[in-house]
Amino acid sequence: MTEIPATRMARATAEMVAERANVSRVAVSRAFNPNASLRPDKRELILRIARELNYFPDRAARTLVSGRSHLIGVIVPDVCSYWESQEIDTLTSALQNEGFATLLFKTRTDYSMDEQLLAYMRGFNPDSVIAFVENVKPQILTRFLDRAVPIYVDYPHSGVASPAEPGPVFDRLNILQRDGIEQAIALLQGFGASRIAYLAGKTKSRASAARETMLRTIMNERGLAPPIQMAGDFGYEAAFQSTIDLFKVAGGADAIFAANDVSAFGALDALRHELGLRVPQDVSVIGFDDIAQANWKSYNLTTVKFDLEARVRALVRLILRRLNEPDSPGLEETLSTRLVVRGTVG
Amino acid sequence: MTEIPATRMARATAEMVAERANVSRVAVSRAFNPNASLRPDKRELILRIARELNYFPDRAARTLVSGRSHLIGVIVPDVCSYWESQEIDTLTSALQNEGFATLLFKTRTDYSMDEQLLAYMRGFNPDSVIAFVENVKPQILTRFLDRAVPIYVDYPHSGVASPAEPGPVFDRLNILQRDGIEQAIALLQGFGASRIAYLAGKTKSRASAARETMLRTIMNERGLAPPIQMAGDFGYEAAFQSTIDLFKVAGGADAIFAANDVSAFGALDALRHELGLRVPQDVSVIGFDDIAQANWKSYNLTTVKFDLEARVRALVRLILRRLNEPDSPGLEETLSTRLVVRGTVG
DNA sequence: CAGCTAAATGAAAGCGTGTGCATCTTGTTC
DNA sequence: GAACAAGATGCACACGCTTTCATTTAGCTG
Repeated sequence: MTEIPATRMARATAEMVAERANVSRVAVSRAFNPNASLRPDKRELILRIARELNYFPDRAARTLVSGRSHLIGVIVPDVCSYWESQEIDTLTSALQNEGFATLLFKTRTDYSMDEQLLAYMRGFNPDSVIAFVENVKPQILTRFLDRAVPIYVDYPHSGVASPAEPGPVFDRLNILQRDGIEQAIALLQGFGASRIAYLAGKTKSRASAARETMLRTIMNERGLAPPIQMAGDFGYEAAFQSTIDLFKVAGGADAIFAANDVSAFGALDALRHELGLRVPQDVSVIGFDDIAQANWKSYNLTTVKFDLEARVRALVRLILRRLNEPDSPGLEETLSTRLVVRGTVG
Repeated sequence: MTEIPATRMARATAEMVAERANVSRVAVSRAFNPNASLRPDKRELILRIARELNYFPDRAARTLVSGRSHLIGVIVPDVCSYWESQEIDTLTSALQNEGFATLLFKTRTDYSMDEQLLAYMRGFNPDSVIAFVENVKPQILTRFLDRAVPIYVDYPHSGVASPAEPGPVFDRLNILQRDGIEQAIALLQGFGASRIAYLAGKTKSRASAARETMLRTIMNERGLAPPIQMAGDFGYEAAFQSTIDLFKVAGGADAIFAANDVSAFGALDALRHELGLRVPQDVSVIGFDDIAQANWKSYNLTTVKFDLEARVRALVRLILRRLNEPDSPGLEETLSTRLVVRGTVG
């Protein structure tokens, strides 16, 4: 629950600190900038008095003159999505450690992003923006975020298109999906599964497409029939219904590979509580992400882990490097995946 | 998944708009302030040109001169907690509609809040702060948030202390827990439950204490024995373990009333998957909050609904009123609860 | 101690906006 | 048409800080 202080703040200024320390206002400014040259004892004195007066440099003024707000905008359709909430959580900690703060905005839940929101957000002067939205139109970006350097999430060797080479500068976050998915298929194959279904995410999701294509490739390499298609949208309800359809209308399957963990939960619940099937005895289920709930006893889900902390670290590294080197060519970070074996395959 | 544009922004200023519209810079400023007097056709022209140039007033400059940042700080120990993530989600939408933005900070997960974080946060000039933290020390508040007007979350008629009357000004959010809890007990009693356990939240949580005291009062009124005590911390794992203890070490119970939904999930999973009991045939379970997952088939939880949207609306109303009337005496909002019947009681 | 370099310092010029005040324009009334 | 009120307009300053730039001081070498 919550305690909530609402407040207006009456703050000390650099002027007051300077007066009390018998130095110039400029010295105070320098005391808070580690790179500025200032006699060490003087700096110490200033910082002590600043602490006494509870002084911190005003970000608004600092932003105005330096052009840096130390705010990172985060645009998200739905804070409650489990994966996204965990990413926001980790990201906020990481940014906080680097002297930044998270500025949160909501967009429509259909994963689109409109001009109005971008204009609104831009008014707050974020130094950088992270959008949990796929398929953003480039013209929207360039219209509102002049000089933007996008980070492109790429899935190498997945069959899903990489960004065109002769284009504007962009940074790149590579996600290697093969390891985790291959381990998953090997496990399923080891238990004799042959009819394997892929429970997709949103139709236009590149992440889901990349997972599916990689899955198809690996299954083909291993002599398995192509995956059975199941519609989904990364959500619980759609997965629940889609699983019922698979078994009542289509011919069922030995295993379901879901585009994310929440989908896998929907499939599990449909199998157990609606279709009366046993998991893993009758059907195996594998998820993707390894969110905290995957470890809850009700689900105890075998899933492809996509290391959240590593991902956030990579993201923050990319953002900070780009802020420091605005003109350098495309930066790059790479992440991998691996299978976490629990109780839904067997 | 994500697409991420990182950016520095080259923006139009009021000066440029003024020049292009053949008006003074002041006129541009007034065009964006609905209360300022400006000829309507002139305003229209300016706004049109502003849109062409993609101009918006710079918040940093505006903040500097007006003292209003339009940022609302939100301090939270754990963004992923389901209830809190839903509240942040709803809150962000509501603030966005009012021209504000959410500035997110993380504190330690032990629900404490330290001076360092407050000082850091204050540097960003939030107009107001919402802390999802209980038991904040008043001296910390007054040290960093001079002129703060806290919002006190009160549980009237619950037996848990209301704020001392002769103190500083504060606003108040009243939460009437009786309705929902009374309906829940009536339902349990109707099914013949007599041994009812209370699965508590964090030890020092006023919310949990208020729920427990209210529960005890109502059970007493209705001639039931006092609730059996179960330790918990609002989390899944603790609830899971505590439920096992209740049945393996202590003498079990007919029903478990949990301090929140996530605890109820832990109890449910322990009952079904670890203890081999049937819910609701052998044991009933009731939660508190009605988060989205409570409606998932695996849980299908009967729970006391605490209307999130109503709560957020009340919160935002309090904050905005307080910002507009800094000197008015204590403001007040009141919320109620009610039972949502699903499948875990019977 | 002279002569040099490097570090330390303060004055002043902004950064982009809102607002009080004085001035000018418009519209209304007799 | 004159007199007045009300509204529209622009100047200049303020907000709190960072950053040149020119100047002073300290540190070092021979």
